[in-house]
Amino acid sequence: MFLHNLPFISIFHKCKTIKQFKEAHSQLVIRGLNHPPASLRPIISFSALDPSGDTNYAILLLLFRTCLASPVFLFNTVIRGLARSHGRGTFAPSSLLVLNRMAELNLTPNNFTFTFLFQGCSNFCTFDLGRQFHGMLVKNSLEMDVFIRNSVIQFYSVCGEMDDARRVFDESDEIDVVSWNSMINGYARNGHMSEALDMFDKMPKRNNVSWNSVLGALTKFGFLDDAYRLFVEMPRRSLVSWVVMISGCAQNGRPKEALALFREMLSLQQEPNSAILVSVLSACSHLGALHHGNWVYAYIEQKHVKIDSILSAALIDLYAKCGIIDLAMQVFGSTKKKCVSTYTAAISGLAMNGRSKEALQLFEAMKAEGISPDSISYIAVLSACSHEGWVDKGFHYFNSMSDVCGIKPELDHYACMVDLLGRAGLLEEAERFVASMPIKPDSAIWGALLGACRVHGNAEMGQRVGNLLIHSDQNHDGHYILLSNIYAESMKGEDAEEVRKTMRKRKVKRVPGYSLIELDGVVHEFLAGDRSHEKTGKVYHAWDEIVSEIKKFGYNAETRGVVFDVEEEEKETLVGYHSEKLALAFGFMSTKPGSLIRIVKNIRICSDCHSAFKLISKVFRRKIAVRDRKRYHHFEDGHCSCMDYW
DNA sequence: ATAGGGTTAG
Repeated sequence: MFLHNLPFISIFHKCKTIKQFKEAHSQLVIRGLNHPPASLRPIISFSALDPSGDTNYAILLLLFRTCLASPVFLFNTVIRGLARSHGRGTFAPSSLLVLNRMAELNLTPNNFTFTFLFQGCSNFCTFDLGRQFHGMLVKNSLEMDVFIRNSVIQFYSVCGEMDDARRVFDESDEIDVVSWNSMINGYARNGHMSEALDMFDKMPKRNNVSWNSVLGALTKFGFLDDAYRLFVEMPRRSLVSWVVMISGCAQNGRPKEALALFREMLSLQQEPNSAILVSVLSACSHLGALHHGNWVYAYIEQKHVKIDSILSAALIDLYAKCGIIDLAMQVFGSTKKKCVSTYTAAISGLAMNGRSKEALQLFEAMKAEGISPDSISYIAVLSACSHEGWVDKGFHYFNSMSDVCGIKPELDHYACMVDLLGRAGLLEEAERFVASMPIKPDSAIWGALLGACRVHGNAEMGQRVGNLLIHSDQNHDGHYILLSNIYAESMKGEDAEEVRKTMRKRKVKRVPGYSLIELDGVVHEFLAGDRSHEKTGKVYHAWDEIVSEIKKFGYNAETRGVVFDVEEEEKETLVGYHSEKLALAFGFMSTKPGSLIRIVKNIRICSDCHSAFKLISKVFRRKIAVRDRKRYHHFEDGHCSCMDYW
């Protein structure tokens, strides 16, 4: 490079990376060229703003080489850089350093300076610092333009100080649509829905952002029906609106609606982005809707959508949750850039499908790759141990969490351990484990223990834990049912009925057990004793035929847990017509002999269904895959992949 | 230069 022939500013002209900038800069220094500080402007801006930049370098140059032309602009640039992500952790001290230097040089911060300062305070939630800046503004009686004012409102909203945000809003005579939207967002973000809606009603002119903010708040808090009404009413739906609506449904237990919206979106020629595809895949996973999922996968390939590590995790989860673990692992293998989520999806998929040994091997492989496990990957590992009854291994991993990885176990991890001990029949140890917890056990922990009490028939502990639970967490239907079953199974029919009565008296909403089966791209749903399906007569007939066949091979209906009196309409929900049995019968009459049947269930499979399905798989030579709340049961030739441990 | 969405793995 003929540096001496070039004007100083052009030296940086061709630089594209921070490395090249630094190289060029060092050339300047090495050759001792007497360059004016103004020539450093390009490298300061680049270091401050480019994602690959180096804010510390920018500060260094700025602090020691100042006296530049139009310097306030450059100071603002550096603060703007600090306010963005790569200033993380050092925003407060660095911005103060820069401000001090400005003061030394007698430079006055302007509107831009403050806008960026508040942006930084919002991004890093440095409340005290932001307050100080606000004080500086007032003290210097700096004229607040609409940009600063909105950044102050934004700052207070993010910090959860809505009263302060409101004061700034109310005291201004110049308010624009952004100010209104910032207030609405702030209220919504902090859970004050009625205030958000009130402002939405009052604002003089709404734009897309206003509508989407309210929409987002409604779906975030689970008011999906209201959200949908708003969605229909909206003057214009942007891509953001679709993302909010579809991910809202997918995350709030409305997967069917998510799929319906997705179809509507496509029919309107609106192109989905990858966030939507991930949500849709997640909805398919929940439903076990393999046809839909396959269609989405085909769409992704046809449109050449980039399969990043998140989209890949969603695909792996889809196939794992549809019981096709080999295909899930194929997707895993073909994913170039894997992140901890990609691995975790594969680990839990393997464990869910009865291949826990490989799950743990994959966990080790991930660590060997240099990818650090996070708290969710530990959940996957602990539940793998739990599926197999590997108590020692479970404790090994549980201890290594904090010892090796520095991850503090949370309630979910403790719940896994209680589940692990409880299912292995170590009920006393499980109870002692709960007693030794450093954090207060929640109802999920006690629920895990209660579940184990039922499985192992420990009536004494079951009653104790169950009564504690229905007292402390009164709206959870499952606890009443478990406790009542525990009573019933220890021949205490009256106590069982009493629990049911309490449940009715408290108007606890019962979420029914259901089973889903997908046929030709349509997801069919069955409840226990359900008679709403259009082919219901044939379905019941088909099941009765199946039963008479397997009875010849020794099937005896188990009636454990149904000895207590139930109301007339509940009688039909007895074990004999559990939802998975109806779904299976429907599958039998609608598919070719010998083909695989896949069923997805929202609660755990009962032991009667389990033994019936084992026999069916042998007698009718059918592979049956049932996904229950916890895991997969792959039935084949009289056996189940869970080895009867679940 | 100010405001909105973001998905995944238990």
